[in-house]
Amino acid sequence: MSNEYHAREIEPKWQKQWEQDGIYHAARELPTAKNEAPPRHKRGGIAESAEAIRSAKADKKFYGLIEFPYPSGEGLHVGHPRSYTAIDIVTRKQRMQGKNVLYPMGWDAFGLPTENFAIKHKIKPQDATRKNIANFTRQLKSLGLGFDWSREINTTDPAYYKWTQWMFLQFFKHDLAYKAKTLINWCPSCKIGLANEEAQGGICERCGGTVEKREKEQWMIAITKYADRLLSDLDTVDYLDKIKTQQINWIGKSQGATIDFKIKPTHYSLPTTHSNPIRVFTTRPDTLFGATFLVVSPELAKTWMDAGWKAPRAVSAYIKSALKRTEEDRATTDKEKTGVASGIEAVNPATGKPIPIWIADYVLAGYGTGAIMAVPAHDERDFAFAKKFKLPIVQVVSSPENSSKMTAAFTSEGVNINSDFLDGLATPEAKEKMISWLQKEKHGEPAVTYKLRDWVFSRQRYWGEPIPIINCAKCGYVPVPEKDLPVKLPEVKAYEPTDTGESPLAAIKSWVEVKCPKCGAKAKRETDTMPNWAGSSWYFLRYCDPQNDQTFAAPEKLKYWMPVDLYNGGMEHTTLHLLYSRFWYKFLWDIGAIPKECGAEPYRMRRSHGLILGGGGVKMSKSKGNVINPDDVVAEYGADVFRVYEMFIGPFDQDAPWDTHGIEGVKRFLEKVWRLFSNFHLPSSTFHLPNATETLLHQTIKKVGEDIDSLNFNTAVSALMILANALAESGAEKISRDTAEIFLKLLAPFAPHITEELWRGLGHKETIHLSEWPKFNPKKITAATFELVIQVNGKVRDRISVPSGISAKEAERQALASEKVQGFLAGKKPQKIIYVPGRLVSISV
RNA sequence: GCCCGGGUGGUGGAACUGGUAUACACGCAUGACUUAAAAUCAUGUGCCACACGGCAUGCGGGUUCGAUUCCCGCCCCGGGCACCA
Repeated sequence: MSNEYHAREIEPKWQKQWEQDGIYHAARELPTAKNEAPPRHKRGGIAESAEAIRSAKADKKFYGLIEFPYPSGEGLHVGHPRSYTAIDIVTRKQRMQGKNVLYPMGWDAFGLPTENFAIKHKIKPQDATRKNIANFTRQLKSLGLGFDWSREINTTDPAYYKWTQWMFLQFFKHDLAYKAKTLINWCPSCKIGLANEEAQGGICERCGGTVEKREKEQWMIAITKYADRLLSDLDTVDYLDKIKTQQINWIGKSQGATIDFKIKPTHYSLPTTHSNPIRVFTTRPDTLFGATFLVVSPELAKTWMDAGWKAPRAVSAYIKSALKRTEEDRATTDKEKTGVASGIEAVNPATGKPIPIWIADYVLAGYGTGAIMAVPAHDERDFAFAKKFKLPIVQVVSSPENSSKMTAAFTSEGVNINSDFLDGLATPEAKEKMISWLQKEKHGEPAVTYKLRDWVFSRQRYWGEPIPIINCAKCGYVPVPEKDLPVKLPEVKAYEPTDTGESPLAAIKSWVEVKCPKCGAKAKRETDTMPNWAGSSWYFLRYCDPQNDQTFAAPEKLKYWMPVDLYNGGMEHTTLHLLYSRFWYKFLWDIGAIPKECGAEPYRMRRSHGLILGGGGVKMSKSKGNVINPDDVVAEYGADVFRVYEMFIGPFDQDAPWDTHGIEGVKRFLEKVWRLFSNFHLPSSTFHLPNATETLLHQTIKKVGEDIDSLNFNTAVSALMILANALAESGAEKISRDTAEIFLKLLAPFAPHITEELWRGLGHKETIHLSEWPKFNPKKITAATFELVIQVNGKVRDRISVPSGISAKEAERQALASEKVQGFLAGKKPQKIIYVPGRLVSISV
């Protein structure tokens, strides 16, 4: 074996060998006579019989998942391997512990960048995708990641999107997919409609441009019907807290009541169906006595006008201008509130008094009922509005200061005043009493609202799954019969987006014009395509059974593999992909497409990785010229150094800057490992590891194992470095074969190539990656002696070596006997002595 | 504004459940090897001080024998949401 470590020679060799041996293939879930023989290795939880697997399922399988990448033209970013390597390490350890591991990979390949790239270079998106996937595959394979490539999937493959379309039809059949004319987020530069999630803050997530509102007929999916379960089921899964919090906030559940306000009889110029009574939503029904005016959104007021309300000219002008303002405009220029009095009055059901109705754009059309009761004394926005337009302010909850002249709204809870039958009640009781009064008097109902909106599911672009619906003049929206799926994307010459808001597919007559499957009359295909979140909403199910052409995945395979045991991905997908796919899964589970045994949630555990930043802690970008290309790193240092460095770089869930010097340290570490274990010779039996090193060895087995399980990779690498340093210090010739093998096994998940090479050098015929994960001896993790710290008045004054089993009495005696300690006691008598076993003695005088 | 994170040497970072702050690595310095350099190895490296010792985990308080860790009040950085009634 060479004296020097040459990553470039050994890495491709083993990658080829592993692929040939199929060591990363998940074993068959339910072997039958027809199935090919299981892979030839013995370990790895190979299925012996269907029964054995079924009974052992709970602790025998491990499904590790990373977010499958979008194969962009830029190739792999150094951020991708951080996540992939981390879960690679976890799954490798699981495999060595005897689990049947599924760690698959695929491609989320529909999407705008590819389409734009194809348009620019006048090639087909299909070809660009094929090329990008080939490049990504080469890069991933060069990193020695243990993916089961036999299960590779691709969302743009008709055999895959056939099922995406099938699932859409299930949504349609269960009335969860519907078409609605709504104001949508329209990005004028991308020429595409966006979901709310993609247009946060009025900014297009793709191009960063300003989003406009446009009215358009869109396919929508009623994710809001699942809002409550998406919220409450978070209690049943193990997600990072910040992920749960973000989802909870995004779903935004509010409990309160709807209250109906009748229009004052003198104002029946208002069309009755729309506006009488006016229904509002509030979380503070207890403040109803303080509601001094109503405010409706311009959008709602517009529907009144459309229905025939003859609004004063100033009012219609305000509505017109408010509706023109973009979302962003409305959000950022919020310093000064605008609004207009409608000239109409309603009656406060609690006080019986007339209150004016205002129209203002600080009330949102899409939340609650689009109208509010304004309680200026107890709501900041209403307060600002009332001040500006000199509207009455009536305090109904007493504040601690209880000033007669309020300078700000008092929004906390308190005790009711000026509220008739609510007077003297604390807020929670007042709420309850008011709600029951409203119900009794038929003025209102308890109600819950969510910030979550239905999912805008249409995209007016070419490179996506066609929505499998046919529009017939007579029958309406007719689903494409299942036997005709997939509705394949036609090959087109031009797929440039149009400014008309129609998909490029609309221009292909031969494709669009079809017969209605129901009545046979002339009809038209839906030309919108699905968003790129569609294919990724269920890909983890397809991995369980990727070749199946009868169904998206056989129930018994889903039963075996689901749920995903560990799912890692970026924080940026928390309110998008992660929420969508939970919803999608729940729906399929509800309709019985997924077996009940799989559980109501797709992911048992969800973790997130931090970003890899450029030097100085700024984001990597082409324009800054600080982009690190994984290919260059692999060429210079090899895959193992790259992997170990990315794990050592810092806490996995935090951002970390790439340090071109830092990687040198990891390189030195692996070179040290090579020097220790290459040219390995069996030590003479007279040599033994020093006791301290033996202890360290067992501590390291414990530490590395626990750290991998808890995703603390940086400290696991550190522990391995400490052990390597200790072994180097005691001398390579004193290392026993057992010790060498344990060390290599612990390092194997991190650095699979170098450890395989050294392992085989020890004479092994089988791969290290299916060898057995080492166990530590609990008796050996405690050292024979420890350093007892002695504190006087909280300050460390001495350290002495004492035996591990030392008694409290003896420890205190030795502590007091210390010369240094005596010096600090200066003859005074100790008042208090505390002994912390195995740590310290604290003396106070 | 609200909700999450985070703030520790020159740098990335470590520290169990309140118990030796600064592990591991980078960088730097000195030395060995070399004609020289690189690589490697060895030693040192929080700050102040010759030393005894003192001071240090964003800032100010508190609890405790003992606080990076717990409590109260602030400051700064990153992320999410944002007129959500």
